[in-house]
Amino acid sequence: MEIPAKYNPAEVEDKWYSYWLDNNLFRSVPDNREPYCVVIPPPNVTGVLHMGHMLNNTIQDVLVRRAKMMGKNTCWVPGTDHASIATEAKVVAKLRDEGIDKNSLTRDEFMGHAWDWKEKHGGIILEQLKKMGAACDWERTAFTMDESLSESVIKVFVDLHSKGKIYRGVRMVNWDPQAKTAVSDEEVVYKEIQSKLYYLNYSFDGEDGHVTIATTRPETILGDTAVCVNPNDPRYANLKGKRLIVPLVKRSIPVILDEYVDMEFGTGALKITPAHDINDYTLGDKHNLETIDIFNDDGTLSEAAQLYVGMDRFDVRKKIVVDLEEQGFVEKIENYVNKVGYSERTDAVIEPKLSMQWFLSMKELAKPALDAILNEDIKLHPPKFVNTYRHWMENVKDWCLSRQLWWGHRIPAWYLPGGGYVVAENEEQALVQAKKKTGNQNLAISDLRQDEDVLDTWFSSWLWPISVFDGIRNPHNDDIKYYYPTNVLVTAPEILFFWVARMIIAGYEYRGEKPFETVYLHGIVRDGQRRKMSKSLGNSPDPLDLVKKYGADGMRMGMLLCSAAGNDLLFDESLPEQGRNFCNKIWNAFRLVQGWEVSSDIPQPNHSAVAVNWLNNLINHKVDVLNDYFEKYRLSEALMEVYKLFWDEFSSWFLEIVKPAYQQPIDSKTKEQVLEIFDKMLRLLHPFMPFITEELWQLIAVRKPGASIMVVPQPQENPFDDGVLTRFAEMKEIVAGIRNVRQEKNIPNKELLPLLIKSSKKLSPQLEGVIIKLAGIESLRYTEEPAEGSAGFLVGSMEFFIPLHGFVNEEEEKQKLQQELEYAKGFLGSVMKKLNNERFVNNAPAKVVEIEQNKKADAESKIKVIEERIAGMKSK
RNA sequence: GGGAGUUUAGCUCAGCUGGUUCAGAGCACCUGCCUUACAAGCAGGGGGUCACUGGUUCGAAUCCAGUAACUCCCA
Repeated sequence: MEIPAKYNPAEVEDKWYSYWLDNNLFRSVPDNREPYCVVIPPPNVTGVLHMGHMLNNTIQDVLVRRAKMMGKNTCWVPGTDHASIATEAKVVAKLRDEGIDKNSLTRDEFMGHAWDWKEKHGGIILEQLKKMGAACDWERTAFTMDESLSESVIKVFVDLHSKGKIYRGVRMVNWDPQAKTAVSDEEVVYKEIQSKLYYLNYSFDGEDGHVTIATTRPETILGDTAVCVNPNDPRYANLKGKRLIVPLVKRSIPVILDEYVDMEFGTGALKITPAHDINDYTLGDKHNLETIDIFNDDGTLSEAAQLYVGMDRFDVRKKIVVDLEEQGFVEKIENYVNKVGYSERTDAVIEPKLSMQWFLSMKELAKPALDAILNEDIKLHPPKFVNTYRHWMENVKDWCLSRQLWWGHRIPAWYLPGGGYVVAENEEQALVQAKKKTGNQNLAISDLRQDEDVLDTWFSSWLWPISVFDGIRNPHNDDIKYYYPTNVLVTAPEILFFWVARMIIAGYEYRGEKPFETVYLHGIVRDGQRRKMSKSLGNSPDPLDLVKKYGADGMRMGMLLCSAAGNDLLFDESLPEQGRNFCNKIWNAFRLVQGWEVSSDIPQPNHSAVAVNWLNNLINHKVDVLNDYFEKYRLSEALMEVYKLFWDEFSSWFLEIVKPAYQQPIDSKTKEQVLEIFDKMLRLLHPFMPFITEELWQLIAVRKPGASIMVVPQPQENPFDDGVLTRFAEMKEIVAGIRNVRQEKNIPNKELLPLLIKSSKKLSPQLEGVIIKLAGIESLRYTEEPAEGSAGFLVGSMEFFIPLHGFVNEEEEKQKLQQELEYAKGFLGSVMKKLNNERFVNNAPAKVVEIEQNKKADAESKIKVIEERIAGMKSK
């Protein structure tokens, strides 16, 4: 059967993914093996796969597949997040396209549309994960708004409320006046815009003179309740206790002193509008200032503003500047670049606004979660994030739980007709409580009004490692007992606080135990210019296109090659290309081996036996190295190690040695051993490149139905002989030396060459055989005398000569030797400098001194060899 | 403004508690080869004052201090 010279991933990928599914190879149920459990960071339910997902899930898949081959009962739980604001925004936009205004719908009607949308677009991303080979237990697929997960969320809210941890309070939120909702900090995009800085004069109340303040938002002066200066500012030393008049509205406001004010900025005097700026709010709070909210929910001015009531905030800005100028309050206007927050969804300018919200008190809850990281009960990879984590947790702020949205878990609080509220798991229980609280037994459900808001999405995802196993509602079920705590969480550092820290908090609060052993933080995928990949920039390739182009294995390898933990990774297409090329290399190695005719009549050649022994020793060594890398979550390096092992050692050296001459058969023993080694290589590669390894593993031997490389053990750690590796490395140097001579002298590979060796020690006959084969040597013999007219080179203190009458320029040879001699002398010099330094000899550890002495001896013998050689040439 | 981190070859990064071939890897680059497994390849090769300045030490890419540039997080 003719095998194509190029590997074609499209032909095998779907086949093997179905095979794995059909044979239940991803399925996990508790048994007596050790579990290895990973919960997926749930992507947005209506999202599509982007490069970040590709990286995130490739890493998880590598870890899961390897653990499986280490004999663990692996369980990778997939699922999606309802992502309330993102999904709701998409639904609102879709309805708008259809001419439907969200505000014209009832909550139930809107939820109907939202669920339709979810049914239509939900889960696409999970199907896409299958294309990259994800070994998820699909029977466990979870969604944060599934009944069991929703109930868990509500139960936890009620529980925390009953523990007194949840309270209501006023807070400044990012208000989107177009969508008329608060948006989270993460949904605000800051853009640098060209604007103006207005210098306005505030007169003193009751005396002459004025103070000039600078602001970018002159319309907010209507809400000013103070002017603040730095107490250390000599310009304003006399302002203490004075009052100023706000222009136009003529309100009298105090001057307050606070070191918060940046003396360098503007005039050093800052107007304070507590209702419309977060910093001003904090200052207002500190100095007990009045709060005047001058905006309506849609961004027009409210009655409280007194002027321009009902006008849009941006129209007011233009108008008020004209009015201020007319009345002489404007000192000057400068151009100014500042950062303005825009709503990610509607692109409206965000208005900071005070509103009543639900909060979770964090200080006490955070304590065990902080300790867990500090005492390494949970390990962070890379550990550099520990400090950041600590800083955040030590200064943790209360968590604003409510969002003015419909899509999500509705807050289980019901307001009572006469004021006050109750919190309960459902309407019935709410009613019971309401009756109790009011003493009114005639209350009906219709008398209660449930809070309109939903919970922050993170308030459901923080339970994820517990709720996917139903461990909140049913804390003693078999799954949660077996899989919890999970082994590793793989995610990006940008959500370390939003998600990871909160999961840890929830883990200790609801299981009394950490949710995972290890957190592996990977970087953000960026393009070649370090720009974040984003749709709007158009610099993000569709990962599935790349999978099509380079194969899933090639794409996975491309992701991993640039993914040192915690570093951002700069992705470009050369990476999956490298992955594809590697697949092709593996494929062709298989083609070679597979094509060999076997003869049981010929004995195994010496060079093959020595090569097999060498490579097995090397693999044993590399298994150690790989285990170490995996323990440290250094996946990129682990992959590189396997890559070099396969490409350089296995293909370029090993296969070239054992390869029979053209159209000659191979001895059966070598063939068998080559296949064994091939099998090992495939197993080492499988976690990284599942498809091609399964394909070839199935081809190199007859397998039982249902068998899969997925469940074959990884090669185990075995002792290895260092001497074998060292001697082989020396042999490689010799071969390289000969090849080098060929290259320099332009000698075709086909032309066999004689090789003379002058050396006090001898090579093993087996290795001589290898040299003869690889370097095209016709005869190899030892000599006492340098051969005339030879090209030569040194390996250690061994001298090698290739007689090439007529081809060799004695002068050039001599110069080469002269250079080597100088280098060796320089090297000896630096060694001697150390050894002649008494303080070095006295202070350095004996071992280090010994190393230097060995270096000295080696260098001296090498120098002697070279000098003799040069002397010999001179005498001719 | 507060905090964390980075700076090593053209690019992306390894270099753990100072001391072996400590200056490395992959890619890119250069040269020669279409040698019937693979040109998505083979063989060979060049390339770095380890950001800068000073200090500690017998010895510093590695430890300390300062300087500069960049990145991220929080505000």
